Amino acid sequence: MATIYEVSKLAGVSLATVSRVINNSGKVTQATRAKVQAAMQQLGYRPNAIAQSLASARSNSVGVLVPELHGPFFGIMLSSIEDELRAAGKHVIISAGHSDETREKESIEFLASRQCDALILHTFAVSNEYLLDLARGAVPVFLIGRDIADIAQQCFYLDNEQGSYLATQALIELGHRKLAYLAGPLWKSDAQGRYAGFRRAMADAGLSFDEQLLTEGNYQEASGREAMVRLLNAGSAFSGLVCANDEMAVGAIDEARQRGMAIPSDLSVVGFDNVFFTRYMHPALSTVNYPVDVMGRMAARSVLRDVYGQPQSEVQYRFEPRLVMRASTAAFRA
Amino acid sequence: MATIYEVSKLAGVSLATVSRVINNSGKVTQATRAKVQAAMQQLGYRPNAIAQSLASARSNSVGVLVPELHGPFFGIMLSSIEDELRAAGKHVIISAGHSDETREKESIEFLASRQCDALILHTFAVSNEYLLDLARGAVPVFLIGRDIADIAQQCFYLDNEQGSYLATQALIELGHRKLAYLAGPLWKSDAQGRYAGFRRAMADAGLSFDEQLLTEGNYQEASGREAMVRLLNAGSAFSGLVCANDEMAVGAIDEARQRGMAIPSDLSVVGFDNVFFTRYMHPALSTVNYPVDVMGRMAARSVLRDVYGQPQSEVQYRFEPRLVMRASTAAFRA
DNA sequence: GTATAGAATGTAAGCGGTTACATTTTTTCT
DNA sequence: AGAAAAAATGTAACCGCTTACATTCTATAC
Repeated sequence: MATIYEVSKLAGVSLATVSRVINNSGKVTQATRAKVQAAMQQLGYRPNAIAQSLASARSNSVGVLVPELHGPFFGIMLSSIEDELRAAGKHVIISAGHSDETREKESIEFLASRQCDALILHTFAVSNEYLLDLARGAVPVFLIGRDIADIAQQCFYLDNEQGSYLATQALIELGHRKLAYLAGPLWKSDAQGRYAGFRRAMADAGLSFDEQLLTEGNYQEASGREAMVRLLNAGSAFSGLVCANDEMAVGAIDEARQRGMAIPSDLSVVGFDNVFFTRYMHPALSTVNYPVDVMGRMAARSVLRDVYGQPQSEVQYRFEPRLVMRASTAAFRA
Repeated sequence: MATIYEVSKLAGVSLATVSRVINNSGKVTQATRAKVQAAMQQLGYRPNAIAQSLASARSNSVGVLVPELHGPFFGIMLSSIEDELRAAGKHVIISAGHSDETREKESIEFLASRQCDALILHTFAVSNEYLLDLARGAVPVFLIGRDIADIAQQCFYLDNEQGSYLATQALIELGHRKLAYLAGPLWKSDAQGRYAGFRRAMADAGLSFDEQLLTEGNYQEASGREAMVRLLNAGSAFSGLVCANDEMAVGAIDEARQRGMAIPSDLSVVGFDNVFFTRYMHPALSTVNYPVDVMGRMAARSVLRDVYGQPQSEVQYRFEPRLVMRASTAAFRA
């Protein structure tokens, strides 16, 4: 591969001048610019991004950490991030954290040592304190799905509480009185928020909640199945189930069906996330929309604006959930 | 961030020695190694990957191109590639080609200028000739979902023809005689292969195929819906439908239902790819498994072996499809 | 004890760019 | 026309590391 040196020789100018035309910086007459461009053309020259990074202390790459690369959720986020960043000539380096504290930290270290100009993280297991520490470091950090007050301008998150509130309220409005709640891992703040929204909706409607009908899963399908078994064995009747995410809802529905229940006539179910396959389900799942694509896009724009100094249209930090009613919910009938 | 220079000063050794302990290369006494490690520890030193790359002409990053980052298919591939590569300390740089020739080429250029040590490409629109040209270049290229004879050791692909053959055969064995085929874009070799498998199965069974019942889509759900409309309007009866992928099958099924047909009693449908949500569908879709995760893993291993010289267990290039029969297919009844 | 091979360590030249500063050329103004 | 200011270009140091080669040290053999 040709280097800048060969280009400068062929064009009969100095290294600095070539660099100037490459970066479109400084002053260069039209004539010499043309000479240089011709030389670059002729040699098929492409700047070596690595060398540029080393010299300029800018890698033009941003590291993105997601819990998982497969699955219905994070690909969408990744997609909008890549889209936005790629259009600005920036690279995306990915890493998966696998929802494990050690692996998440490792991945972050990994990305940082790669001299990423910024990090966009959707972490799962790592603590707020760790992230704050990280944010105090040299590399700018942007967080998706977290809300840490001290770094509000770097956090993009959904109002989880409100989302569950809406979902629960919808079930109540359909006439359901005895509701069960299938929570996410309750040590996680989003799972807590979602549960809190459920409780608030119940309270606002003047309904009491039978704690027997609270059960916890790990956001995966299988745990939804197991949760349904526990709920059914608990001995308390319920006509509505609010789930902390769609995957668990799928598992729960499947288990309920196996036990001979019909959805939604015997049981109304709402999910959370509006993962794309919910509309392929039968019945299509009622759920709460989580605009992860927009959130990714906003995070990317923040990077472009705050790190690369590119002007951007307004950036949104806080997102409102939206209820999507489909066929897995129906009016209560005794 | 501390540099190798500061480490060498603190440890009282030369740059070269520090480099040696970092890379575990050359000879270093246990004593000096310990001194250096202590110094690195004390300074919180982390090697600058960019500088390493520039000096060693190894970026330790591999570029991966997928058609789309979202959707049910490529995340899985990406996931296994990242997994494998990450374990070996290599970075994954991603780019989406959006199934458009220009964008695919741009993305490839983009990755190449980043000095990727290797490229793993799942292209859609670019020609075999272009890829061959690319493969002749400096950066090693590995192809997923393509089979180009001249570079067989860099191609990982599924026997599409055989997959369709199996799917079609299954329908025939269930007693169906009048079959429709919903093809992918027929200018693409995989779509051709799948169609060919269908035809071969029909021929082998001594069945004639009514060309009226061939229709083409673009692998997306909406096109499946439209295709079903055309098929139904064609006026030729059929009791089985073989689809070139799952997404189109979803659309087709949905349209058929809207027209009052029941699946599978009125129409048996088989998909292709075994995308993960097919089992959430109702009825769960019968399909052909496409082991894209394993293929990604194999491509990653090839990179590790051929580019980074790491010994690897056997690598597989050609993959056999496997039929997955679920509930969208049933025995024919007149 | 000395010569000598082999092991450990050090020296310094890049890798391919960027950029502060110096120098030369061109333009402007009196 | 000549001086001063502005614009264009060039020079060279530096980014943080690797690595070929040179040098020094250590252990072995006689």
